[in-house]
Amino acid sequence: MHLEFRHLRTIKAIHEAGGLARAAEQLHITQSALSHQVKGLEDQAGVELFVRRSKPLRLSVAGQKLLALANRILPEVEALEADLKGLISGRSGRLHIAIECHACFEWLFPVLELFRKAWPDVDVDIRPGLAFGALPALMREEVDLVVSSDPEKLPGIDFTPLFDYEPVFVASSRHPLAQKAFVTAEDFRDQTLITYPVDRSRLDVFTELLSPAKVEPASIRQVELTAVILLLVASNRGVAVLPDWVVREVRYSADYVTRPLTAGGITKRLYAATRSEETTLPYMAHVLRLARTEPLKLQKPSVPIA
Amino acid sequence: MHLEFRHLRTIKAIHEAGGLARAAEQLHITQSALSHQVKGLEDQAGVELFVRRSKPLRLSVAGQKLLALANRILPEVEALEADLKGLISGRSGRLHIAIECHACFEWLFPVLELFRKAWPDVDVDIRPGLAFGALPALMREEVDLVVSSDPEKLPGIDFTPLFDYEPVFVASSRHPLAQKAFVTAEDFRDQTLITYPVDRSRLDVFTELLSPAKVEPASIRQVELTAVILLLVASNRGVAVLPDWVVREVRYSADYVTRPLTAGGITKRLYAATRSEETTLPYMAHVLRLARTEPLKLQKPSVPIA
DNA sequence: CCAAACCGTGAGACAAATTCATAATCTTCA
DNA sequence: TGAAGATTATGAATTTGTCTCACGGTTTGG
Repeated sequence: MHLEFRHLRTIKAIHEAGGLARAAEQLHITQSALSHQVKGLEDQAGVELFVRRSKPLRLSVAGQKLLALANRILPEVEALEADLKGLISGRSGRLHIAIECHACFEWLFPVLELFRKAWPDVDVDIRPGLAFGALPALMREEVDLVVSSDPEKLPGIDFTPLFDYEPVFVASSRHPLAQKAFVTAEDFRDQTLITYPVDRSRLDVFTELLSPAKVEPASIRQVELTAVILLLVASNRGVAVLPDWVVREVRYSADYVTRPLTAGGITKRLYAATRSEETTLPYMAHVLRLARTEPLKLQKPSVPIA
Repeated sequence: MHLEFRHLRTIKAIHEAGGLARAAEQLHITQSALSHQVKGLEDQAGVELFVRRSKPLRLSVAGQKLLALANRILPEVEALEADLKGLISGRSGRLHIAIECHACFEWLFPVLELFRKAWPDVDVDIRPGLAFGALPALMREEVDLVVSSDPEKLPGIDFTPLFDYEPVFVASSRHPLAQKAFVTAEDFRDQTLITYPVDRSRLDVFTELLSPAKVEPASIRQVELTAVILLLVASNRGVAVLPDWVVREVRYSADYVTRPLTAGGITKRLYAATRSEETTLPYMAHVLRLARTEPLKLQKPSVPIA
C-alpha cells in the first residue's frame, strides 16, 4: 500500500468539504483528480474509504482510520515546516557550545541566561567531552561555537575576539608568597598547585609560565569546581592561578591575596570560533556581542576590545 | 515545501545506513535517485539536510528535525496499514449496534461480553439515540447491526432470525389480576401500566394488544431501568409487560405473578438486521450465532430456531 | 599518491498524477 | 414521475515528477 501525504490531505479535505467537488476546489485541483486518487487508494488498500450510498459522501470505517491518522500527522508536518522556516529566517537554530577553557563556565552561564530570553527558539546547549577536538567538531557541525584562546587559520572558521583577561595568582593571605608584589615561575617550584582536571596544554599557568620556564610544582592537585579550589586556597592547602573574572569576588577579601604573574602580568585574549556562514546570523551575532560585553562586568574595570 | 513519506523514509535510511550508497541498497533504488531526492528536498526547503564535510554523512540540524518527524510518523503509518489489513482479513472491524427494543440490553450485554473476548480487535459499541431510524442508519453504514422485531424487505439488508420470545404480563402476587389464568386487553383499562420511556410503536403491549383493541390504560408510568420497573410492580404500584427473558428471574418468586397475554400467549420473533455484504464476515457470523443461542439461557426451556 | 569508495549531475526512460471531455448517477422539485 | 441540476466516475491525452544510466568529481585510507 502506497500511502502519501497527498492522500491524507485528500481524505481530510473530502471529509471536511463533504464532497469531491468542493474538496477539489479547496485543494486547487480538479474533481476528476480526486476521484482518480480515491479510486487508486481504494484499489491499493482493497477497502472502500467512502460510503457512496449516502449524500453527503461519508467516510467508511477504513476511511475514518485514515482520517484519524491525517489529523494526527498533518499538524506535525505543518509544525515542522514552520520550524524549518524559523531555521531559515534565522529566528530559530542551534547553539551548541564547546569550551576549551574550564573556567569559562563562570561567565558563560550568565551570558547564556540572557541569550535564552532573547532567543527562546534557539536550542542552546554546552557540549561536554570534546574540549580536545573542539575545532574539528565545529567544522563537522557537531557544535556551533567554540570558546578558545588559540585562534588558528582554518578555512570556513571565524575567530571573533571576545575580551582580554589576566591569569592571576591566588593564595591565602597567610601564604609566604603573599609578601611578594608579583610571582614568577620559580616561585611555584616548592608549591602545591591546584588546577582544574584538564590537560596542561589548556592551563594558562603551564602554557604561559611554567612550561616555558621548565618549572615543575612540588605537587599538583586537580579539583573540578572553582568554588572548591578557592576553598582549598583559603585554607592554605595550595595556590592557584585563575582568570581575573573568577577571582573578582575574592580580590578584596581579607582571606586571599591576588598577584600578577611576572612583573607586568600576563594578558591573554579569548576568542569565539564559529563557522563563517553562521557568524553573521542574527542570533549568533547576538551571543557574540553578549560574550564580548557581559564578562567585562565580572572583571576589574577595563576597556572593551574595539 | 512538498514533503512526502518517501522523503522521510529516505532520511531515515540514509541516517541509519550512514551514507547514500548503503541506504540506496536498503531501499532498493539507485544511489543516484537518493542523491536527486535529497537535492530536491534541500532545494525546496532551502536548507541543507546533511553535513557533507564529514564522512559518514551526518544530519544537519534541519535533517535531525526531519528524522525526528520520521521516527514519530512512520510507525504510525505502519500501524495503520496493519490495521487496514486486519480490516480486510475480517480479523478486525466495527460492530456498532442499534437496538429498537429497550429491554434487549438484558441479553445483549452478556452476548457482547462473550463476543469481545473472542474478537478483541473489533470495535464494539451500542449506539443510543437512533432507535427510530435504525434501518436507514444501517444502510448509511452509521451502524452495523440492528436488533428489530419488524423485518422489512430492504435491498442490501439481511434479517437473521434470532429467537422467539413472549411478552409476559407481570404483577404483584397481591394484585387482583393475579387470580386470572391469562390477561386480556380489557384487563388493562383500569390499571397503571409501567413501561420503558419509548414510543408506543416500540412497546409490545401496545402493538400486539392494546392498540388493536383500542384500549387505553388508566395511567402510564415511564421508567428507564428494568430493575426499577420490577420494584414498582412488586410494591403493587402498577403492572407491566416484559419479555420472557427479563422476567425469568422473577417467574418463580413469591412476590410476582406472570401471566400470558390472551389465552394462548403472544409470541414474537427478534431479528438481527445486517448489511448483506457483511452478514457472512467471520465476526458478524459469530455475534449472530451468540445472539441466537445465548439469550435462550435466560428464557424458559425452549427450542432454538432451526 | 593512487586506488577504491562514495557522492553529484545531466539526459533520457519511465511511471504516475492531473486535466479535459464526457458519461453515469443521484437529488430535488414541479 | 420526469426533467433539470448537481455530483461523481471514467478514459485518453498530457503534464509532471521520479528513477536509471553513465560519467565526472571528491574524499578516504593504505
